[in-house]
Parts: sequence; C-alpha cells; structure tokens
Amino acid sequence: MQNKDHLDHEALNNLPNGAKLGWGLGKQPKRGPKGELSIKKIVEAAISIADKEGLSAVSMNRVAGSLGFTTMSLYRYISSKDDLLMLMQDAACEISIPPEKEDADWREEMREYVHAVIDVFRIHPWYGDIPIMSVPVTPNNLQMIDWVLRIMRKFSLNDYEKMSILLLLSSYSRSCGLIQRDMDRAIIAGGSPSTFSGLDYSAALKQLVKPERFPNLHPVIMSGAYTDENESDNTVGNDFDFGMERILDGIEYFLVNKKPISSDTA
Amino acid sequence: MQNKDHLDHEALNNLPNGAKLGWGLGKQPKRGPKGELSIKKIVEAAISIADKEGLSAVSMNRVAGSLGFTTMSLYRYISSKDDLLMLMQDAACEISIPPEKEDADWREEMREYVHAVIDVFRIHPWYGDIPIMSVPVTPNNLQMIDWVLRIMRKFSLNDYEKMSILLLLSSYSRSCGLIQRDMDRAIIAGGSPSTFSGLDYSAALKQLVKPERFPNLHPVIMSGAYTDENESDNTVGNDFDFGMERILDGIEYFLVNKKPISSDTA
DNA sequence: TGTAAATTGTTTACCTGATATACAGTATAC
DNA sequence: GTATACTGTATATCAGGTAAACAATTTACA
Repeated sequence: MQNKDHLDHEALNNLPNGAKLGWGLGKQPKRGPKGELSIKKIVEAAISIADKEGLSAVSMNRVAGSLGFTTMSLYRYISSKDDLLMLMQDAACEISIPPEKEDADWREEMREYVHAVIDVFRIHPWYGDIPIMSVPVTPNNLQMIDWVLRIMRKFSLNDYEKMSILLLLSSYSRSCGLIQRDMDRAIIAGGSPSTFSGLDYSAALKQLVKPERFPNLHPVIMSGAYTDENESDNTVGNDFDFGMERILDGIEYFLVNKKPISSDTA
Repeated sequence: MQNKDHLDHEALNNLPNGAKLGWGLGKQPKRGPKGELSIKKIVEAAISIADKEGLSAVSMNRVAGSLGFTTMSLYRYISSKDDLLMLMQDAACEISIPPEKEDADWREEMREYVHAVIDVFRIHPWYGDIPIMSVPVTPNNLQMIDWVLRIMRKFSLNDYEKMSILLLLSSYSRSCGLIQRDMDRAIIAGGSPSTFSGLDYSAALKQLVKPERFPNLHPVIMSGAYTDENESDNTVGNDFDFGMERILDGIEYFLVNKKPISSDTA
C-alpha cells in the first residue's frame, strides 16, 4: 500500500502532513525497535472512541490510553492532532463502492452515491464535526470523487461542468448528512423516539416567531413543518429524496437542452 | 428589542442559552451597578478579532482584553463560550434583505439569496468554522429563512416541499461559501494571487492519483480542472452559477410538471 | 562481534484556555 | 440607611496539546 516509486518529494511536501500519511508516504524506519503501534491502530482507536462518545472525547491522552500507551507515544506516528483528524476523516470514507454496471441509470447511481455519503454521517456521527480544510486530497475521499465522475463518464460535459455537478451533489449530501445526524443524535439523547430535536424548540419558536416580523416563516412554524413535527417514522428520507429529485431533474434538463460541448471554461 | 410579553418560560427554557440571549431574553437587572459591558459589545469585539485573526484567536481572555476587561467579566453576560459562538453566528447573519417587489423573478431572487449567503462567508471567513448544532433557532438566521420563504410565497407547494427547497438552497450556499472562503484564504496566505490553494496540491496530486486506481479522476486532475488551475480571475463564481442554474432548472421543472397540490406530507 | 546510529516509548514540564469560586465595590429598593 | 442584587476582579483548578530530554532497543556496518 506504499507508493514510493519515482516521486517528486518537493511537490509532495506541499501536502498537509495528515494527507501524506494517508497516502502511506511516511518514511519507514530501518534501525531501531519495531514500533508496537501503527497509524492504523491509532486511527482505529480514535474512531472507536469517537463513534461511542463523540469527537470531543478524542484526546491524545484518551486514544493512547485506550491502546495501553502513553500520550506522547502517538507523536512517534503522527505529528499533530490535526493529522489524526484528517486520517479519521479519510478512514471514514473508506466505503465499498458498487461495481460499475453497463447500461446503468445515472439517476439511480447518483441516488446511491448520495445515500452512501449520508450513511457515512450516520455511522460516524462525528464525521461532520471535523472541519473541512481544503478541497479533498486524501485517497479515500478522492476515491469517492472518482465514483461520481464514473457515473458521469458518458455525459457530454467538460471537466468543469462535471466538477460543478460534483460540487452540487456532495454539498447536498453533506447538508443532508448533517441534519440526519442531528436527528439521530436527538433520538438517542431524548430516549423516546417521539422527542425530536426540532420538537424541543417547537414550542419556543411558536412564541418567538411573530407574524409581523416573520410573515412567511410564521405559518410554517405554526403548522409544524419547520420542526418536522409529524415525525415521519425513522428517517427524514422523504425530504431528502424530494430535493434529490429536483437536483436530478436540473441535471437532466441541462443534459438535454445544453448547447454542443465546449471544451472551455464552464 | 426585548420580547418579554406573555411568554411561556418553560417552553423558552428548552432553547440553547445562546439562542435565548440572541432573542433578547436575558433577565434585565434592577439593582446593582449598571454594566459597563454588554452582549452587543462582547459579540462585536469577538467578531472583530475573528475577522482579523480567525476563530482560533477568539479566546475569552482575548475578547475581554480587547475591551479592557478581565476574562471573567464576560461571564456576567454570557454563560459559556458556546453562547458567544452562537451569538457571533447569528450576528453575522444580520444582513440587509432586499425589499419585496411585485412581479419579481423568483429565479433572480433565489440567486440573490445564495449570493448573499456566500457573501457572509467571505466577509466573515470564520463563519463556516462554527459548528451547526441544530436547525436554526436564532432571530437573524430565521430572518433569512423567512426571506427564502417569501421568494416561494406564490409557489403552489405545501410547507414540506418548501422546506425541502430551502434545504437545497441553503446547503448549496453553504458549500459554495466554504469553498469560496478557502480560496480567499489561500490567496491571502499565498501572497501572490496566482498561487491558489488547489495549485499547491496540484503537483502532488498529479503524482499520487494514478490512472489505475482513479480511472475517472485522473484525467480531471491532469487537465487542471480539479484544482481549478485556470485561475478564473477573482472568483469561482462561474462554477457556482453553473450549479445554481441546475438547481433552479430542477425547481422550475417541478413547479411546472407537478401534480395538483397536496396538503399532506411530501 | 561489537559499537554507533536511528528509532521507540516514557517522563516531565510548559503553556494555553475555559471556567468555578470567593471577594470587594456599587447602585437600587424598601 | 441598609439589605440586596448586581458588577468587575483575583485566584485557582482542570483539561488538553505538545516540546525536550531520557532510557531502552534494534539494526547497519566496521
């Protein structure tokens, strides 16, 4: 899993440290004792803690302790906590991507992608708590981007147009993932499934959102649509799917009505 | 600015503390010395620091110091740093909303909204660093939601459908805002405007993203479209606009082809 | 085979930042 | 005028990230 052939080290050093580690570009030692720890173990331990107790429970001390080592031992493998966060983020993106099929329906494939992203947020509720520092540069993240581009392979679009659609899909996924996560959290916290996050605020908002100041929002609050009072079973899936279909329609409309391909900037 | 009439205190207490303060629901003292500080001053000071030096520079110590007070004095006004962050977030959303016009083009109005959100990210680069804890519950945030609902006032959609479109627009705005912020940051950091954030990684990615593993991403990286090498002047606005038009097309398509209105769940 | 170099895990210490607590001063209500 | 409720402050605690020095270990090479 180590790429170390004919690489221009100057260029690689521009990458954030965590990204380098994610690509397996750490230097491998020759002398000295064999390390008992490893990046993999550290990241797994951190993820395990975060899954159970949230990202705030992930301290260097805690992670090291859960592995039976001291805090500072981790610094033999990663250079900072930011590295660890980046590695956790990338590790969470290591999902199984469905194999390519001939004659696939691109709409269905895009739905699949979006749901996969949302699942990442549900499986690792801390995922959305890690701030995004830049355009993705870690391997598993890029693998997912490759997936989306695969779906669009046969589109008559230039690279910039494809990147824009990618942005559209991934941003929508992220937002939905965050909301889904919040709802999951609220259910866990509230105990009874009928106590939703929004519902806690519902009563307060009904008092505060006055029709004079919020003429358009007021009715939506009162109807309960804002806080999603009609607890539609387990998921907000219906809402997501609605927006998803709008996006797909927009893409399809563009594919059909677009002028001939231009290779220039979008 | 104080709403204190006939309010059910039990319901209001469910709100996060910062939200209560944002609504002006702090108790106002009768006895004792008149406070020299105020929530407004504190938030302004914090925002001023964050604008200049980023969110990480905002410590209670630093904020208090910039006002000529000691750290702990702030706790007479807010109960935790989280309160402060929530207030900062809401304050950044206090933007001027264009007046309602008759016969307005809803597409143009939605573009206006999205650009307004993106501007918030550009004016306050720290804005996206504040984690979203729940559905918006602070006044200025809700004011912006009211704006979007105003744009959709005449749509033949039920509340749930409108909320879904709202989600779509706000999530797209957020993602674009984050990216735009990152690019602005990179330009500032890099000094020379030709040194883009993506460009720093560009060389590295060209080595790491091998065609075997990333068959679809590889050409996009090599063409420079991924890291947006053809520095299109100042903004990535073109990219945003493209996705925006897709979204608008999708919405319009739905408005036209939708079956008669249902008042039920979406 | 033995010694030097490289590398590991540990110990200790430092620093920053959030916040609890106790105190001293001040303005208002009765 | 005095008790009360408030203000700003000083002090202290606690957590968490990380630097530096150290002892133990393993490999390379003479």
